[in-house]
Amino acid sequence: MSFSSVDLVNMGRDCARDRGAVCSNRALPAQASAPGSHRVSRAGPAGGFLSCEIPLPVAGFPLLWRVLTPLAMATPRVRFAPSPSGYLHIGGARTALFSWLWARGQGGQFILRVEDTDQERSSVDSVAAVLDGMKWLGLDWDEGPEVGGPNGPYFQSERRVLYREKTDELIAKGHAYRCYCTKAELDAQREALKAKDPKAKFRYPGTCRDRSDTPDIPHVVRFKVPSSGRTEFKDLVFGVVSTPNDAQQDFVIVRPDGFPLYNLACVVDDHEMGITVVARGKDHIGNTPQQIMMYEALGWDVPDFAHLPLMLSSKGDKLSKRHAAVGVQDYRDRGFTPDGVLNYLARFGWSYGDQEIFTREELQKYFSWDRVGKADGKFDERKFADVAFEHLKRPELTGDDAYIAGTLRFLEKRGFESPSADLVARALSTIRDRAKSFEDAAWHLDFYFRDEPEMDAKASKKFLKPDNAQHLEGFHEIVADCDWDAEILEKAVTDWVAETGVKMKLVAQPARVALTGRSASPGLYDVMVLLGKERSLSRVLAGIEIAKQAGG
RNA sequence: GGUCCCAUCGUCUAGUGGUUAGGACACCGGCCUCUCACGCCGGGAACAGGGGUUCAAGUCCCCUUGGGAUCACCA
Repeated sequence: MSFSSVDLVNMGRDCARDRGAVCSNRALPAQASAPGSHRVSRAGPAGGFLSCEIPLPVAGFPLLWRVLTPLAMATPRVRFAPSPSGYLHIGGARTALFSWLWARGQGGQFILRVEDTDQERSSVDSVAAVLDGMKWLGLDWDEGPEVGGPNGPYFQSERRVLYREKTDELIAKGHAYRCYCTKAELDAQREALKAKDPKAKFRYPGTCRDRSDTPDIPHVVRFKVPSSGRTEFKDLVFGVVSTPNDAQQDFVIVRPDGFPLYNLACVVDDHEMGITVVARGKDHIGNTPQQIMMYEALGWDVPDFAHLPLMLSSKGDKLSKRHAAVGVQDYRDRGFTPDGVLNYLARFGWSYGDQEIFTREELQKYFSWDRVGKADGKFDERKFADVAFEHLKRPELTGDDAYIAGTLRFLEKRGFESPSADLVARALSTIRDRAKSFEDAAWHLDFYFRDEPEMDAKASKKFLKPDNAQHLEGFHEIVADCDWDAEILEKAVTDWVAETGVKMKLVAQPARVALTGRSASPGLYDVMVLLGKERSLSRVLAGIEIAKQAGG
């Protein structure tokens, strides 16, 4: 079979466009195309291109594989593999979410694995923080820390024996070798090159590549990268990605202290844990070829890869702590709901027609890789706030009990001891479409929990002034005679205002400030009912005093 | 610099050759109104540029430009 270059290019495109079709066909194993979707070619550029033919005969090449595939593998095993950094990054949370959605939506498994091979960066606390973030978001895992599972341990630092075995195998097969060059030596060479030619890019010169003796002195282990050909794979999001092998150098897979590096540990674990879909940030797309080389060298099936476009700051650079909240814990601490956060995250790089608001069940049902976009995006605080708010507004998204519990937490934070859940419950309907977060909700309810409202100076100055004192007195007189019911109060006040010809505003605003200490609040009569007759009347009286004394 | 990737309103996006280019956030008007919100109605706002292919291109191809990622004994 031969193709013109145009044909080949077109075929590659077809591959890319088919990515969704393969995945969304539930009758097939989700990764039906996996075995044919990658190839390491060592025959030069032309051979590399030819591998484009592989994804096409879906019914051909993968047939044998399908027959041999255990039924259980028809559903995906997706992992999230964070490194413990002290908090769950919002971008990492999105990767976790997409992975989790795919696993849950397809009836597969979601595996959590901690990549703590870098001892300097990990600690018990930082692992706990990541786990906390996952738990708060409700991204539960079937295998991993705390829950265990048949493929444990789920901490890379506890799997060193395994990496050692595979490294030995790689060396025995001639795919890896010991390198005795020290970091200091290499750095010196790097410097020397830089001095000679500032623009030159240093590459490991292959000093130990063909060394025949293997003395037992400190060394790293390097993977022997093929010097020609191309490595390519079919990404679930990006389609076919093809890289020349000579763009790689013999990369280190084991450090002198015996600890594996990311690429090795990742490949060994993903294989040993039976992972079928590797989803991660697009910043990993560059070492995917290296990993595929290792899969091939070890004779293993290559999983599907799904690289996610990056979540950037509003300015377009890397989203870091400097740009407000990057840890999911921050969102919890600011009083948002996990579902609201998840909803925003889901819509970031993924879409489902014009729908903006989703329940987590809908997310599971609708999610698929072919609806994931390719372009990086900028985090938008305001859009996030809106999505989060939408979740707070709708009782079907945030139930009354959850709302009350969330608000109580923040009332306590404001210093109120065991605030009344009953009062919050009764006030709920008046704050649902006002509070942007539970923290905000607690602020809105603040004045109910104090003996005296905290008086806003501006509001007081503007409305509690001598001119309004008589209006407030009239108001007091009218409501004092009423049964304490919102409708009755409203009618009484409205009628009185109509009779006397006083502007409603001149009554309502001073009354509001007297009752709440603020110039903005939920409806006056609702507030009065929740406050109770006694407290309402005394606050109005107090307001009258303030008004009389103001300016005089 | 090499390699890889990306490109529709300010932002998140719909769009798979034929659309008045749709939605959401934000913004600007208006309505509602005891304030603030909510809600409702309306408005401005985008296919980076240039070549092809085609009867027809935001959609396919190429180039340019712009942006990003990555080139570690980090992950």
